[in-house]
Amino acid sequence: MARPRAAARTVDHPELSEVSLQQILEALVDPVRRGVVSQLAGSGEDKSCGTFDAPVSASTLTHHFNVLREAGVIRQYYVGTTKMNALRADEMEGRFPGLLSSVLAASAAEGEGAAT
Amino acid sequence: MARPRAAARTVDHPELSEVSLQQILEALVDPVRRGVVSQLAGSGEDKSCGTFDAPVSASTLTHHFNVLREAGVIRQYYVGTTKMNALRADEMEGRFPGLLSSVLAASAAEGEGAAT
DNA sequence: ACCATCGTACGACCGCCATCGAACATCCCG
DNA sequence: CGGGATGTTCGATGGCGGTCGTACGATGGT
Repeated sequence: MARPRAAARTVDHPELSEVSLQQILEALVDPVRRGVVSQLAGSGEDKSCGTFDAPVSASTLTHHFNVLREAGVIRQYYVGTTKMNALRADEMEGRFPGLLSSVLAASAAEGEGAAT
Repeated sequence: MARPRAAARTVDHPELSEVSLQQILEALVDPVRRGVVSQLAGSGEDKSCGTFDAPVSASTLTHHFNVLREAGVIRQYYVGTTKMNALRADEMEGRFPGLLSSVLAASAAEGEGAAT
């Protein structure tokens, strides 16, 4: 029957031009979220929600992903039942040059969870 | 009698090596504080507490200065009855390269209060 | 068809932080 | 020695955000 299927669950993302510095800083100020971003940057690949190392419950982690997505820091998309996360590094760089990269470098320099 | 006088009121500051990224981000995430830092960077000179443009009461502003000082972002010293504020930009740059400057650039790009 | 997996939605809770006003301290200037 | 200016301290308050558990929804495999 090849049902249209609504193209699986979709997620929408803000244009980077629409997010404020305030939003981005608020997103990056939380240690858990910064850990997520570090792990994402460190792995170099998209990661599913379940593969992150974080000291919080799953529902809390969902909340953090939402904040990061709404701040334009990550992009999310479904692959079957799992949800993938990608860093919008290039776009961030275009919007606020050096911001994300310096925070990531600082995180790494302090040895925040960027492992594997 | 030339009393020792405790060398006027003194203020102590953390070594930049002792402040965490978390502290600095928390300091910079508040719009009022970011406004202060922007104005300080924009003026190019040290400014006394009273010369800042901020939408809060004086006592609240004192609080913000304390947070900035304890995060190592500014250095404060008394000159008579006024308290001066200086940006510790070079030291910040040494501790977390690019961080402060990218935030300042981002602020300026958004047109946050960097006037005069 | 069923079940296990993966993530979400919802409501509740709690602690922290920005904020304020009022009283106080310190200093300079006549 | 006042008096005015500049900040600070203190306690109270209010709101927002991070956290959790539980119940639910969607998907893919067997």
